[in-house]
Amino acid sequence: MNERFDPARADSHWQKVWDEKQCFRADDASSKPRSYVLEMFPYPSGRIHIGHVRNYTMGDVLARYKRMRGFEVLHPMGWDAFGMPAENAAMEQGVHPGGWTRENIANMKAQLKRLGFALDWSRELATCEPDYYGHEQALFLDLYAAGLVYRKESAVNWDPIDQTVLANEQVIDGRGWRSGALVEKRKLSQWFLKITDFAEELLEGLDSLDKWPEKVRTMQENWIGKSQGLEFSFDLSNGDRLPVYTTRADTIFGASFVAVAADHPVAQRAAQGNVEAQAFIDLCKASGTTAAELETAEKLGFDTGLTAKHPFTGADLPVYIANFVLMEYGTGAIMAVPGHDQRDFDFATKYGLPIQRVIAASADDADRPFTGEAEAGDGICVNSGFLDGMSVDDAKAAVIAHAEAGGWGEGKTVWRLRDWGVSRQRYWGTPIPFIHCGTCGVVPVPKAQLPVVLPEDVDFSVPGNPLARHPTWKHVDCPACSKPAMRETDTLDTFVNSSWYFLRFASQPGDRPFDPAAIAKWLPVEQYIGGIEHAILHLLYARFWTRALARIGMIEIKEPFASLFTQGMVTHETYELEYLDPLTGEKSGKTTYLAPDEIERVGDKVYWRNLKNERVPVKIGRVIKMSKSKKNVVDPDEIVATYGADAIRWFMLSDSPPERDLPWSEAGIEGCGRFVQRLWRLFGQYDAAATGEDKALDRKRDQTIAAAAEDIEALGFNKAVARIYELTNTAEKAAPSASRSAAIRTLLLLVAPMMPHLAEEAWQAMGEGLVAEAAWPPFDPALLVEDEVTIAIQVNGKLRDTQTVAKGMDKAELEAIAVANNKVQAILSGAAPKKVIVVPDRLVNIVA
RNA sequence: GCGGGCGUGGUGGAAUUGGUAGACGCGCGGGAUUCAAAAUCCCGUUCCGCAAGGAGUGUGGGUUCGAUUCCCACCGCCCGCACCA
Repeated sequence: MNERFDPARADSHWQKVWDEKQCFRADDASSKPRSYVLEMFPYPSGRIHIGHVRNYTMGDVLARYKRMRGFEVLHPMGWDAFGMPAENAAMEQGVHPGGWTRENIANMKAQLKRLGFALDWSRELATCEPDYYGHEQALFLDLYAAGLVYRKESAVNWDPIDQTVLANEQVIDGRGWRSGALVEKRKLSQWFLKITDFAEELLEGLDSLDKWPEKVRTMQENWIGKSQGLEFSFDLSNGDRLPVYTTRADTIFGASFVAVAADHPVAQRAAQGNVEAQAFIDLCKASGTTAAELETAEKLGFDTGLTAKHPFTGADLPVYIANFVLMEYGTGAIMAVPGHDQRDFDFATKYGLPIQRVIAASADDADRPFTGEAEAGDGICVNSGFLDGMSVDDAKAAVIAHAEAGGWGEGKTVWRLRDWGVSRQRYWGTPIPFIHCGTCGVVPVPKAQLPVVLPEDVDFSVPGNPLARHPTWKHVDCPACSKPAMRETDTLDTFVNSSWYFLRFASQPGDRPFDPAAIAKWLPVEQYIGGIEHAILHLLYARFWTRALARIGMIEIKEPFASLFTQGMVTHETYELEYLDPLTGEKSGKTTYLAPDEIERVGDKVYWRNLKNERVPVKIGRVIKMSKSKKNVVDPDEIVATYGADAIRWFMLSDSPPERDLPWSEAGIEGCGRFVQRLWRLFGQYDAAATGEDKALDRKRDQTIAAAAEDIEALGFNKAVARIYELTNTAEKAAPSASRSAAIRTLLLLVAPMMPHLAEEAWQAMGEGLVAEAAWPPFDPALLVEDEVTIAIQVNGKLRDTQTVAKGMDKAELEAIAVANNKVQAILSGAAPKKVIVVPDRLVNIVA
């Protein structure tokens, strides 16, 4: 064996061998138990970043481990290839989105290959290719036929200069990111998927997802937002009726005003002939569209002059148009109870409206003033007529019963979840397969004519949607009446692409989206791994899409991902250089960020060399998510070139628990590189002919096998790594013996999923075949149990001594040993213990 | 603003889920080897204290024989908020 392990040679050699032997191709016909391991597929931005490396390394370790445990493993990879960055590149660099995307895919695929992932590349797919999105169009038509697709008017961010719809992230302080124009809200007729039809099942289905993180289930539950409340109508002073929805019917006696959304019909009518009202509505439209912006914005309102009759007190409540009321939720109108809702409180304070207490801790507390904020908590009703003294829950029921008996309102379930708007007024997406005909209306494209292919000849030099202004593409004959008609020029949200790709991986027939038999074999995904940022949208949409396909009988499964793991981000420290004022040479207060390869480390200080080759001190900034704008990025390719694929893979798995953030460090990756070499030297000491037994080492070996398996299955890679270090330390120090050779061989198999190149190289040197085809080492359960344990001896809960005893010693014996202990005797000084607590094999606590 | 999460030595973290806090890694200090360096190996490394001993898991309270773990309040940081993926 060579002195040093040479990753540059070994990595590419073994990657070639795995490719040639098709080691990681999933066999659909296999009789082995199956395992589908999937990581969220990447957007082909151009380069793999460290976050991808972390994500795919975790999946790879699990996939390789499962193979060693005798499973037929499906571990595929593809590309989430539609989306805005390709169009931005087209506008900024004059390249075609398709060419740009495909080139990025080629580059990133080469990068992934250099990391040695055990992927089945024969199933690779890219969502931007017609043989993917054509099937998506077919599925969309199936959902349309099932009544799950419809059109309605919906507001978008409109940039009047660029003549385009902007994504929320493209709107900065109310202005278009490129044009700087004030963004307007504009209503467009758009396509929607009826996810709300599935609200109840998506909510209930969460209970069955016991291998999902609790936090993700809670977030989805809150997102779906089932609420029970009261819907009732106010009689308005102009004779109209105004329906409102409230979840706090118990606080109805505290209602001091009524508020409607800016786009509510009542607001629209109020604006007719009223310049000020119209101005206020325009102001609301000009503000941000996101929920976060609406809720953090100052509460503003406009008094319509109308009043609403309170159903119990008969009081006339003013009706406001308010910027914090959402048209999409409930009825778009609310009864406002300032005492017990913070938004209403802020509003009432600003406009001098009454704030009445109707919930208090007790009846004595009924007139306690508020201390600057609303009290949304529990209590009993006060100042509330017939509700006085009731609990919040009882009062809710009583008001609803009263309303239903009186015929002026009813109990109602309302969902926060809204239907999914899938229309995008963009080129680089799946064309929506519909045709608009002057005679027949909206007509689906016949399936035989699919795919509706994106035209390649598009022009990004002028503003607007290139698909809509393409000279010929949209002009077609109506499939129904053959008269000239127009194609739909909206494309589908890219979340649709990622809502079924995991089904397409199981089989890729040319004539249909998937083969149900293959889905029955492989799905659900046994382990899905990706970022927490997808906790709600992607994962909820994929769940919905799966259920929708199940409902129309295309597949059997209802939940796509049996187990979910959300990994943390990769972070890095930032380097901030303060600009000096060019005139005075003084610090200017402005800073710029430096990249890791622009700085120089001396001890724990960091410097930058200026043009005169002088060292300028650099401030080490916060450790944050790697991002180009902060320049705290490292390129995986450079790391692989310097340290090898195994070192970076090992770094990704070491130290930080996978669900938490992983701080990148130069020292850390160097340590990983050293460990690869250290293992190589140890593997070189393997001696098949060694004899002699080392019982302690045998025990350590088998304990490590069992623990590492448990850790990997729970995705606790950092713990598995720590165990492997321990066994390495022990094996290195042990004298040569058959046991030591067995430990070394075991160690090689344990690291095989994590450092596959090193493992192959050493396995070959030991005269074996491919470690990619090797089995996980067996262990003897009898060896796992220690026969001696060290117990703690405490007095009043404080550790005073420890003692090694036989495992399983009974309570009386342990107590006797502890009481007789010198240190215990010294503290007791003759007194008898008040109480003794004995936990066998753990501790004895003496209460003095 | 609303929803979700996290907080342990210089540093990343571990702790059979209420039972010996700091496993293992990084860094640092000392030593060996070397003409020298790199690499490698050995020893040490929570804090205060010469020691005996004491303190200690973001802060403040509580429950318990015993709390990193459970409860309450607060502080700080992170993620999501429906057209980024």
